[in-house]
Amino acid sequence: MRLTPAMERYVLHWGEMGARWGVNRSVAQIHALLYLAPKPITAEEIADTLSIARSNVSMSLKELLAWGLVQRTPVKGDRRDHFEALRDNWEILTRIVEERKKREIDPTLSILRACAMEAAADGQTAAETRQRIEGLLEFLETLSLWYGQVKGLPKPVLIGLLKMGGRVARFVPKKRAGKARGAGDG
Amino acid sequence: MRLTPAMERYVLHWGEMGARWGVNRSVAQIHALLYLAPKPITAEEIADTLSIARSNVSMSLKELLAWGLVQRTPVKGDRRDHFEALRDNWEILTRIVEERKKREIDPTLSILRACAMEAAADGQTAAETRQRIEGLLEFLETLSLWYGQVKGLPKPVLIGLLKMGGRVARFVPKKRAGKARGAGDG
DNA sequence: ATCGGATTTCAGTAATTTCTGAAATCTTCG
DNA sequence: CGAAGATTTCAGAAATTACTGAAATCCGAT
Repeated sequence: MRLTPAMERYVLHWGEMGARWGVNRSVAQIHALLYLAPKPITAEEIADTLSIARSNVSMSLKELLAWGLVQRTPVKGDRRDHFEALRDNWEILTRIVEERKKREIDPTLSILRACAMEAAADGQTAAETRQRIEGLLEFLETLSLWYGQVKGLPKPVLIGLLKMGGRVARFVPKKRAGKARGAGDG
Repeated sequence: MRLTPAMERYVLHWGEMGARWGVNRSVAQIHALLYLAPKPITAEEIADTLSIARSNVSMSLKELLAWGLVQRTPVKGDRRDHFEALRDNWEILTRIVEERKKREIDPTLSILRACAMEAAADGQTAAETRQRIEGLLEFLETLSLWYGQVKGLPKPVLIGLLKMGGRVARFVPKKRAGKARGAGDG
């Protein structure tokens, strides 16, 4: 596939962004290419277009499939696999968030729970330190709970909320008098 | 400084997490250590505790200072620099988000604008492709706008919103009949 | 069953990133 | 000013990560 300069710029930048967020450069570039491509393309075409080894494309596609960001699409009259990227930006975002939560946040929560228990029991971890761990655990649990509720809302509602921006603030109930501990205070 | 097993586990895990999000492992470990430490500590103490070179600690601290996640704190009667981490979890989160937006999202928006213009003008980029770029640009601009509004809200309001979870959905105005294009539809 | 193309795997190599130690610089105090 | 300690810089070494090409496997057609 022939890349126009605009496409090339996009693909290179996306590769760079991926690298900064812990995603392999080739994986990100391939994703960018499939995202831009007007129609499904073959692994070999990807390799040629981006000048990377066919085997690298194979492994990278495997990863993108695992993330659910790319799918195989059969093309009639051609027995080679063709690939295309998920197109809906909202869907792309939620897939990535969902996956990273599963792979990174949830395990972190487990570890924090274990650390909190261990620190409480060992009789040698400073009280301050214990509080930090417990506070962070509570904070992440609150965020996690929020995410769990919000992700279930229908897409139009989410988009509505997004478009409301700061105006949602009107609907937050006024806090009653007195000092209350809330998420993130620890 | 002597690490208890719970602290060590925390520090190692945090280093790992950092690595997955594009942050150098040592930087993340140092941040974890300072976050847990009951009082400000010196660079040398960090190097000893984590068994990394003094010079590496120096560079890593520089980076953490640039992120605004750590600060120098003078300790009377000691002319060595002491360091301590920001403690408020909410503040930590917003600093990180703010900084990554500035370093990664904003430049991405610029590049997308440039790509969109170039693609519109070159007469060789497929219409489909042009729409993808424009759609993504619009999507990211919407998110960016939302963030700009929300980050300005007072912390208690933000925490209030967080605790409301999915219940905010009640306040989204009902969409009028007819097909409307919204963020992320492209 | 077997042939031919498509695809995947993986061991070794290449490239990149991270880390170190020596030297340079800065800072404070006498 | 000069010494001693603290800190930073940076070139090269070490470690990690990514990429490649050859070989193995898969898969459909005959």
